[in-house]
Amino acid sequence: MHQVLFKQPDALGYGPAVFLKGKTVPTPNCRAVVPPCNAMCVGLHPQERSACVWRKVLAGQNLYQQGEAVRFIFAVRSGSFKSTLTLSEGSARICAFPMAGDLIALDAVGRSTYTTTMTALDDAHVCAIAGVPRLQATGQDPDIQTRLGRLMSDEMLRTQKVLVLMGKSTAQERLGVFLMDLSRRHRARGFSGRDFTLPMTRADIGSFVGLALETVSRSLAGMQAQGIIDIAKRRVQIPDLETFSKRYGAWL
Amino acid sequence: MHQVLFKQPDALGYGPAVFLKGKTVPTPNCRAVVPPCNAMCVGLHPQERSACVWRKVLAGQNLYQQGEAVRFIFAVRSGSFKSTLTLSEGSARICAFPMAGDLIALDAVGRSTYTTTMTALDDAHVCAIAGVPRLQATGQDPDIQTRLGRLMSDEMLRTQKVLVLMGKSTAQERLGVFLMDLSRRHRARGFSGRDFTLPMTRADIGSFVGLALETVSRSLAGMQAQGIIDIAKRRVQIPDLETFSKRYGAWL
DNA sequence: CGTGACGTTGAACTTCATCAAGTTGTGTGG
DNA sequence: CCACACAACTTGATGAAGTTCAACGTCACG
Repeated sequence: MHQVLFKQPDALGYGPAVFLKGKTVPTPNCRAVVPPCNAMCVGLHPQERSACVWRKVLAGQNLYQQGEAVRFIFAVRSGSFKSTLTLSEGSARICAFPMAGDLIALDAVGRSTYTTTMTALDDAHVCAIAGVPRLQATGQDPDIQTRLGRLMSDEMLRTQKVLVLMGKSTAQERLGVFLMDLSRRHRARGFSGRDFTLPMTRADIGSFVGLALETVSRSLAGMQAQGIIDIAKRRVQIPDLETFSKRYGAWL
Repeated sequence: MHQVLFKQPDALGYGPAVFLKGKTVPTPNCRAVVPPCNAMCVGLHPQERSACVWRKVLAGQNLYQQGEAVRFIFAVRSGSFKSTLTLSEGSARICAFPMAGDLIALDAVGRSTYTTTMTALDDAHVCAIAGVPRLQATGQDPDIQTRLGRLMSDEMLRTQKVLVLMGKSTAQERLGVFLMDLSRRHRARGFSGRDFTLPMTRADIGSFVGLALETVSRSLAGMQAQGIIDIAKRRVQIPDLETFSKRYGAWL
């Protein structure tokens, strides 16, 4: 028996796809339009939609791996991911946590192999877009290239901001900004910005913000004690989003 | 009286431009071809060369500022720069040290304002390229777009690697990798990889690798004491580049 | 020769990483 | 349904690494 788990909000710009337990039923007129959430807006044209392929990724599975040949760029339709960069030296680090509405593998544009490994944190659905990796899916439309350039530029800026954050700021500040970012992205997607669930482990968070997992745990507990947030396991609540935003929003 | 200061090595792919003291004399058949140094290779076509404008930037001057309207992308022909990102929150950080042969303002593609401030560390010469910021300077050539995508991708990867470096590694390791990077880039440009001069201050280095300037000073002194490098003020020498490369090269 | 920017060095302090032990929660197999 | 194993999370104690503040040295330039 199929139980309706949730319905993608229209705010996302997705078609009215309904996700069922254990089975996915994409609606017939599935538009491959990624919404303007988080500045993500590709807007593929009719003739390009055919290049899109649905794909399901189970939690823990890799959508693609570092070094693998680039064939697609992906739009996340549900679930969330982590992208890990591993250096030949051995150390690794999580560079991003893409979620529904984000375009991923943007750093593979113009490249023959993926530079990071993309792992699903939840069971997820993606839309694979062929052709774009070499900027050839454009037809005669120069507009999409402008937008793709903008998207890549956004991604560069995002990474650079993380870099600034890493430089000077305490553990608690880093986590505050991290949560602020998640909150904003949730809200941009039509969900609550003051009550959400973390899809990743403390270790993942630590890798992303550059802290040991114990420090993540302690700092979150500290913010809890100060009444700034309310956290239990992976459920996060922000009582006073106004103040929270004033304190950590300026970093983004 | 004009004294020839230096001649750009042909390895750079530049035309035989000769730089004179106080006055610049670009050769007539100035090709706007940025060499494949540091994976930088735009290779503008004849009809696009006309879009290039020479420009001189004195040490300490800003080529462009964060928030300013985007009009050009630039190719560095001589000198070196630092790009600084300042957050509305107040803290700033140096995100890159472009040098001759590098393409800069790549993160402005598809964007209306520059996201960083680009300051000259030396007296420098750049070549301003119009049109590219919106990917319109392409004519019918899709190839340049592929390469531009690749260049942006390279830039993203570079920043991400810095991110990994920041996460886990000691002060000395960070500085080692930083010097290794500079060494490689110098060598790729036809200069010595074991003897070069830093164009930036200790504070700049610290901002880039995420350390206090005193720590930079101390750590460099430490490497000096260990015989790994030989540093006096801004002159750096690496006696055993082989070992040095084995130790720090894997990060890049 | 003074002034200012850059660089070095020292000492006290702070923060976070690390190691270690314990807790909670979930899924698996008997 | 219970017991076990495993993963994620928490909490405490300790130490190392880097920041900060401060003083001093050095070099270039007017």
